[in-house]
Order: sequence, then structure tokens, then C-alpha cells
Amino acid sequence: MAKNEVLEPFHGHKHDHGHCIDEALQAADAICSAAGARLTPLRKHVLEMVWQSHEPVGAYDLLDTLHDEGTEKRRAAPPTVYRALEFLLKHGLIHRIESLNAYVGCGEPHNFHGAQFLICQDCGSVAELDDHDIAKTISQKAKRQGFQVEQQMIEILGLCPSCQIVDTSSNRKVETVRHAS
Amino acid sequence: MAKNEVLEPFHGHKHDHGHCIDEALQAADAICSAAGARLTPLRKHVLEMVWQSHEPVGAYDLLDTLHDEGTEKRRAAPPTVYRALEFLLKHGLIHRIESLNAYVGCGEPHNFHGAQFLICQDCGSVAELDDHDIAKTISQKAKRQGFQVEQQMIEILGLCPSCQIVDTSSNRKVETVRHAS
DNA sequence: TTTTATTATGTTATAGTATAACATTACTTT
DNA sequence: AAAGTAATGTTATACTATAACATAATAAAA
Repeated sequence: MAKNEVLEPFHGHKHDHGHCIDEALQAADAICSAAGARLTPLRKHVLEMVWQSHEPVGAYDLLDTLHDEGTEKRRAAPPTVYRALEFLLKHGLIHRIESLNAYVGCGEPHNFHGAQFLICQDCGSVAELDDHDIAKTISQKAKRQGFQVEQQMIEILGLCPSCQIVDTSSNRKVETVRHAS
Repeated sequence: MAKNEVLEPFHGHKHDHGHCIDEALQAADAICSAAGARLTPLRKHVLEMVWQSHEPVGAYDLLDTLHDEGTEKRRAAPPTVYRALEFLLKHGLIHRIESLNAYVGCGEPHNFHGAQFLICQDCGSVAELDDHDIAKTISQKAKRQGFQVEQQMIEILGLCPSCQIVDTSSNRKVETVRHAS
């Protein structure tokens, strides 16, 4: 597979991932600029690293990558990357996948939104769904309980189209506990 | 407040929490018995500890509680409690709240279900919603993307009815990063 | 433009969450 | 009673995240 071409999540064909990255970085510039926030070289670099694929990436993986690049004199410490992630989260440029302790680029950074994530247990890819119906259904049901919604966290585990075809199990990147029934 | 009386989640009035516990333990007996699984004293004890309230509880809190009870000669080690939690999860007797790294008793252990959780950022209580419409909406939308759903993880942050009334913020047990917009 | 304030990053240490690996004990089945 | 299986004990360690304080870089005020 050529550089900058990875499987587009859940569509089973290649796409120019370089375009995803470029678009994300460009959007980030615009958003931060508009917000008067400083997208420093470090923060931009972390965003770029997160966007290397559509798979969520852990904070310590990012730290390792930083280190492997070797341009730094010393190994960066965890707060370096966690602070950058915090900034990117605050400005909606990335999402945190709670069930994986990992981070993924936001595909719709321009709109504030409660996203939903489709996580493939086999290949680890994550597709972001920005489905208003889901968000609305949940808000309505919650309100019916007298609950005032501030944030929704929706992570759906299963198999992406590509992996459904191949899967005869046992290649799983994401394991979960199952009910007996 | 009398023993065994806590706020029923999101209904703003007291309830006999002892009844919740009894019911949960009884259900657990029935379910494990039917499944041929051994609800050992340790596992039952951990389940009981989880059910002490409707707030999710961390594994190390359980460990501390075990220790405080002092009946043990030595301090139990993490695997003791994690293994019990794993068993209880597998049999659907508790849920793990991913966004809190914590565990809460399952209110509907008899049916396999994809539950939704309403988490109060102020008091920390969690209400379990077993809403079929939500689950169905999500499944449908996912299927439309060609995604085969195996498990749903839905955690809604906000304010429960009681805390909406009182809340002028800053009492938060559960903090989250917010968008700027 | 120098000073001052603010924000970002570096650095060290530690807290919090979870599991691997192997030993021992208890239970079940034969 | 013996053998096999399942559960728990035990030690060590991996993984994830933040606190606290020092330094550097940028922005704002004088």
C-alpha cells in the first residue's frame, strides 16, 4: 500500500489519507485562530501524529513517536503530550475514546457536536458518526428522566465492513467481556 | 438520613436501598445458579460492596473497603478484586462505567441488554436507562454504515434533577473538558 | 522598549488503574 | 482417595494520568 493511503474506515477502499491530515491541520489553524488560541508547533505536531491514521492512539504511543523522531535532546515527559492533548480536546480538534484510553482526530471540528464512534474490534479503526437523530433521541429520553444532558459519550463496538468479511475471529485488537447469555 | 436510605437516583426522594441490595444479591444467586457459575463468598461480597450505593465505585476503593473490614490477615491484592469484577461483568451483574473507570450494579441483570447511563457530574450518582429506542436507533444508524454492532457504550454526563436545583456549580465530582464554542 | 504579566513547556516525582505469571488452595468429578 | 479443574493468593510490573514547581517564550502594559 502506498504511503498516505490507508483503508477509509468502514468503506473498504483506499483513500488519500494525506488529504485527511492536511484538511485537519488547516481546520485546526482556522479554528484556533478564530478562537484566539495558540496552535503552537508542539500542539500542531501532536495533532498531526494523532491524524497519522484513523485508529485511536494512546498518549504513550505519541510519546514514543516523539522520542523516535529523535530531534529532541531528551525524552519528552508525559505532561508534554497530555497538555497538548488537553488543548486539542478543549478546542474540539480531537476526541478521546474512553473505552480505549486513546485519542482520535475529530472529523467535524468546525461544529460543536456530540459524536458517536464506531469502533472495529478487529482492525481497531474508528469511524466518527455525527448523527443528530441519535443525539436527539438520547437527549429526549434523558430529559424524560429529568436529567439535564451536558455531554454524550457513545462508543459502539463491533465489526467494520471489511472485517466482517474476513473475520473468523482471533485477530482482535479490542477485547471486551461478554455476557454468558 | 437513616441507614439504608439514600437518594433514589434522579427521583429526588429517599428509597429503601437495602431493598436494592437484597434484590441484587438474590438476582445474582438465581442467575449464577442458572448459568452453573459459582457466586463464591468473595464474588458475592464484592457485588455487595458495589451495591452499597448507586454511585460507581473504583476497584481500589473496593480494595480499601476490603482492607478496612480488617477480617483479612493481609491486605488483598488488586487481582483479587479485579477477578471478582470480571466475573460479575461477565455475568451481567455489574456494569463498568468507562468514563469513570468505575463499576456499578446492574439494575436489570436478568436481561441481556445494552444499557445507557446517566451520570450526574455533581453528586456522582448514576441512573441506568434500559431504553430500547436508543439502542435501536444506534443499531440502525450503525448498520447503515455497514457496521455490525456487538456492544454499545453510552454514558451521558449532566445534572440529575436534584442537582439542577441546587447547582451553582463548583461542587463537581465529575469534571470534563469542554469545547470553547 | 523595557518591564510585567501570562501562557506554554520542561522536569521530577508520584498517583491511579490494571494485568501477567506463577503458587497455593478449594472444589468437583471420577 | 486421586486427579483434574476452578478460584484465590502473591509478587511484580505495565499502563495511564496528574501534581507541583522550574524555566522559557510570548503578549500586554508602562
